[in-house]
Amino acid sequence: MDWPLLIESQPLLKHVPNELRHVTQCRNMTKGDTIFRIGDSVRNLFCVVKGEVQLIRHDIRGTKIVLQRSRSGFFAEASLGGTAYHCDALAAETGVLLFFPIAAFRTALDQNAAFRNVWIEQLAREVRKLRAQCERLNLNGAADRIIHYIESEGINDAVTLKQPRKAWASELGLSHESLYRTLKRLSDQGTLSIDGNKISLVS
Amino acid sequence: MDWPLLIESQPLLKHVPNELRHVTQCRNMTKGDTIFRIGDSVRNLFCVVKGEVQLIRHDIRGTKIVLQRSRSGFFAEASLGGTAYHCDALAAETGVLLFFPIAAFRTALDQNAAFRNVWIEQLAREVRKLRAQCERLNLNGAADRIIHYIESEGINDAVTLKQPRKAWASELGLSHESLYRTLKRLSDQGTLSIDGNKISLVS
DNA sequence: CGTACTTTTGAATCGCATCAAATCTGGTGG
DNA sequence: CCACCAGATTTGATGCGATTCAAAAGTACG
Repeated sequence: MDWPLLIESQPLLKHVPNELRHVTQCRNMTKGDTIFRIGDSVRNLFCVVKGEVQLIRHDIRGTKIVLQRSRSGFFAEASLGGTAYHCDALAAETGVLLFFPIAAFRTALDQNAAFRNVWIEQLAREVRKLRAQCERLNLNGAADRIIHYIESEGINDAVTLKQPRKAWASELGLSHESLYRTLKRLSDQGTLSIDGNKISLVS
Repeated sequence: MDWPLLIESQPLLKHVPNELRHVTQCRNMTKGDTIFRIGDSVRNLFCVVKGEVQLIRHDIRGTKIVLQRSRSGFFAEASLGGTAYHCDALAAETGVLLFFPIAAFRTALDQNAAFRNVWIEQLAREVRKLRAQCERLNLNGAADRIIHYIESEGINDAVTLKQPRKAWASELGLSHESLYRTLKRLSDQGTLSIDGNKISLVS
């Protein structure tokens, strides 16, 4: 996979300085692969280009707990500040992963102010997005979640979906059936206007 | 309110360099106060010490959308990178707020590597926490959410709550009644052991 | 001692998840 | 180009579990 292509998947990659880029590896992962294990010392920072990675922990009873599900972008960013991982990372779906050597990444952040600022902004944006998502998931009705999504992620009370609705449903914490039905209802009652992947609120 | 006291509420405050600390203001807010409005130019970065702030947006129909509810710590961190706010901020509950002049904050991040690293780590921790919370809110059952919380936020399969259960319920996206009932059920069936505010998983 | 808030339990209701099944879609290979 | 397949979309029927409304008991604090 070549770098210009990667950039499309993650705007931040455009700002990675050359020194860091040159030591970054792009590897394929196969469903079931172990990326790292709890206790492993931190050697890389990762970025999902394609596929899905899950951060997992197991409780006393052996139950698997998913701490995070990542389908695009960086995960376990907090490992930048630590020395060992606090959970397991597994490939949940075959795909492609970027490996940033951790020392080189830290050096780049220290010495390159522009890259550092982009990194900080990226983290802040992620925080904003996640806080809005939590707020949304705390809403009871399916309709409320849909409207909240359009309001918080959309532009001018409209969103253009870049993923199938099934995936959107899971982001909203709804079954896809519920999402389809509620969209239809809102559309019928004139609250929403739906045109393919463009969904907008009607006053 | 004096600074040593503030530090308890937010570990990051300990690392604020003196130059920044000296220009930081601590102000009271009263329920209903406007902190900033959408479109206002960014002059301060805020930190909630006490009370509650809500970030709000309004849709075409005039409905109020809560983007974020903050009861402790920084909010709207992304304003560091921008020039104008993208939503309104209101005091939802009387309390205390820290005002960090934005230019001084940026300067501190640029020139003080230690402070900067703490800021980055703080953001990364927040991301980790929020991702886990989203994952948790996507779980269906009340029991699953409780167990996930203990697993992801606790130590050695146990948590010690620092807030009333009612507040915990809202963090879990449950009604408090549901939380009480489910805790009782899990306790009765031997899955959980509950001792005041200490709640632990039993193998 | 009283007030405000949390904790606790009960009963009724409603919405969403789930299971099932049909249709539609894009992409593959023959 | 068409047959075919995997996945997405859509609609229906059912049951469970969480919310909601109500009310009582416990607790902290001035």
